[in-house]
Formats: sequence, structure tokens, C-alpha cells
Amino acid sequence: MKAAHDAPPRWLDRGQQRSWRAYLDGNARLLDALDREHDAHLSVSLPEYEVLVRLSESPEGALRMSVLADGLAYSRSRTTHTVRRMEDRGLVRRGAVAGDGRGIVCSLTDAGRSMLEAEAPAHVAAVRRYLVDVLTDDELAALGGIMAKVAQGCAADPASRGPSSAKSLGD
Amino acid sequence: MKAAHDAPPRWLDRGQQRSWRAYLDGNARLLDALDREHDAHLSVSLPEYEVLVRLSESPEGALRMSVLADGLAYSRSRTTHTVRRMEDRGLVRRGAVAGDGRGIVCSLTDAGRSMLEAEAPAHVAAVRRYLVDVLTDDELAALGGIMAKVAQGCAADPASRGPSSAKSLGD
DNA sequence: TTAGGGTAGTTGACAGTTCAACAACACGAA
DNA sequence: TTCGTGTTGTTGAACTGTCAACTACCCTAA
Repeated sequence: MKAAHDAPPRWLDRGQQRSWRAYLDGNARLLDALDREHDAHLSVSLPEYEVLVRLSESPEGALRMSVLADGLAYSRSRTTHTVRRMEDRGLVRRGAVAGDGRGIVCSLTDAGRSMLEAEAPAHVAAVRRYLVDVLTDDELAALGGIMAKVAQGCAADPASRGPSSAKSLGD
Repeated sequence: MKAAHDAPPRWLDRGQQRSWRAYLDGNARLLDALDREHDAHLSVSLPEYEVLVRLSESPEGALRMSVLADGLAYSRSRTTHTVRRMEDRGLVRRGAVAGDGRGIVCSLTDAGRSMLEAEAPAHVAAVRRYLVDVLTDDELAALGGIMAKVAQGCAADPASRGPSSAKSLGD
């Protein structure tokens, strides 16, 4: 695979390096702070909270596992594990899908919905405190646009995705 | 702690929400892609690579554990574990610090330096492919500036940091 | 009808991270 | 000196996520 031209590596210039490092650093600190906030003051972790949000936004409060996984950019098995843990706590329920014998729908229980409503204010406050309120409106919008572009670039690159649809083109 | 005014929560508006989600999504995909690249084609993980870089940039190729940890925004114990694993592979060596009986210096071995030199091109290529080359120069610079601001905001907030210097102000 | 290949989801072993508890040292004050 | 407090770094258990292997199902084509 890949011609492997062994072209001389194009290093990052000073500014690019600074930006990349700032990204790594800021990201680590931001996600740390949010994780910590969830740990300290909420009953669901950040990833679990995201699951609750996605389910709550769907018309029936329910989504197929694969849709949930793709929407959150979680791996299939991560989704399985996370949902199982949430099911054990009664936040979520699993059931068969009508037309497809393989599918599993994950749906919000009343307890799950209550949990989400109870914790949303603290979650949003944390996101504000560490991200939204730190930036100007323009900066936040710029960040969103840039990261969407990055996400798109990753999605376009076959090598960036997990083993799903890997196909081992090398045979 | 905290007056707990219970002010009505200030939700995120539509645009803020989109930006925040784009951030989460793009970030997840980007770091996944880089992790995957390191896993598939390199001999050191991304966090280990960062350790090698920091050490190599220091004049003596050596840094105190705490300096390394703070610089990388890694927890103390993460640093300990990571460095121990790297030491087991001969990439790094640990020794006492001159003036302070508590300190441990972590220094690059020849093998570690060779490893870094060998793997740097592939690492940089991945960072380019998934981040740098996807954005314009202005966008990358903007991203860097924004994330630096975020990092600063987190650093300024006492609650965002780990248990170090926690002090349990509540007593 | 069945064979083959793709998709959905789960499972268990494993690796990396966090947390709490701890040991050892530094340093200032009584 | 000695006590108390803060800092540095380590340890092991618990948790979360990844990977590879697997089951079960869908669907098309021969």
C-alpha cells in the first residue's frame, strides 16, 4: 500500500507547531475539567451524558445502537459497554428493532429522562465556564467551523476510521 | 462551598450548541485518527511520543517528572506509569535529582532518541494529514490562539485541576 | 434454495488512565 | 531540634475504552 516515495518529511514550522501544541494542551485541559466536573457534581459521566442527550433529541427517545455510535463517534463496542452500564442503572432500556433482527434500539427510561433534566443545568454551566464564556461569539463560531472541517477531513480518510468496513484491501 | 444562587440555567443557543458539538466530534475523530496511525505504523503511542519530544527539547534531554507532567498536562500518576513503561522498553532512564531528594529526573536514552528520530516523520505526516493540511494557515493559527485561550481559562480555574493542591477549602 | 458476503451487536481479554492512599523528603516556625 | 505542612512521586485497585473474535442476521445472485 502507498507508493512510499520517502519524500523528505515536511516538518511543521514554528507557528504550526505552536498551534498544534496549543490544541493538544487546551483540549486536554478542557476535557479534564469537564470530566472532573461531571465526576464531582453529577451522577453521569460526560460520555454517558452525551448518550442521554442524543436519545432525548430523537422523536421517540430511542435510537439504534449503530446510529447512536455513529452520531457520537464512539466505537461499536464502546457503545455496547456504555449502554450496558447505563442499563444496569436504569437510565436506558434495550429492545429489538421492528424490521431488522440484528438491530437493537436503545431508549430512554423515565429515570433517564429525569436524570438528564436534573443534570443538564450543571453540565451546561460547566461547558460555559470552561469554553463558551471564555471565548467571544466569533471565536466560538470559528472553533466550531474549524473543527467541523477537521471532522470532515477525518471522515473522508478511510484510514482514520475504526476496523468497521476495513475490507483489507491488500489481498 | 459556592453560594448556589440557583439562578435559572443559561442554555446554549443553537449556534453555540452546534459549535460545542462540532468541537467534541472533530476532536474525537482527530485524536482517534492519530492514535490509530501511531498504533498501526509506529512503535510508540501518541502520549509516549509527546514524552520523547519534550525530553528531546530540553537541553540535557532530561526533565523532572513534575515538569514533564505539568508541561504535558498529564496527571502525576499517568506520568509515572507512562515513564515506567517506557523505561522498561529502554527509551528512557530515571535518576535522582541533585538538590532535591524527592525529585526524579527522566532522561532520554540513546535508544529513545533514535526512536524519536525514526518515528518523527510518520508522526508529523499524520498531524499534517488530519489537521495541518486540512486547514488554511489562518485557520490553524486561529485554532491555536483559541485553544491557548481555553487552556488559560482552565488553568486559572482552581476547580479544573487535579487533586494536586486541592487543599479541601471546605474545612 | 442456498451460498457468500456484508452489517449489527456483543463478548472477554487487555491496555491506559484515574483515584485514593501512601512514603519520603523539604522547609519554615516554635 | 522537632513539629507541622506542603511537595514529589509511587502504588494498586477500579474503571473505561480498544481490539479481535464471534454470533446472528440481512440480502443478493446463482
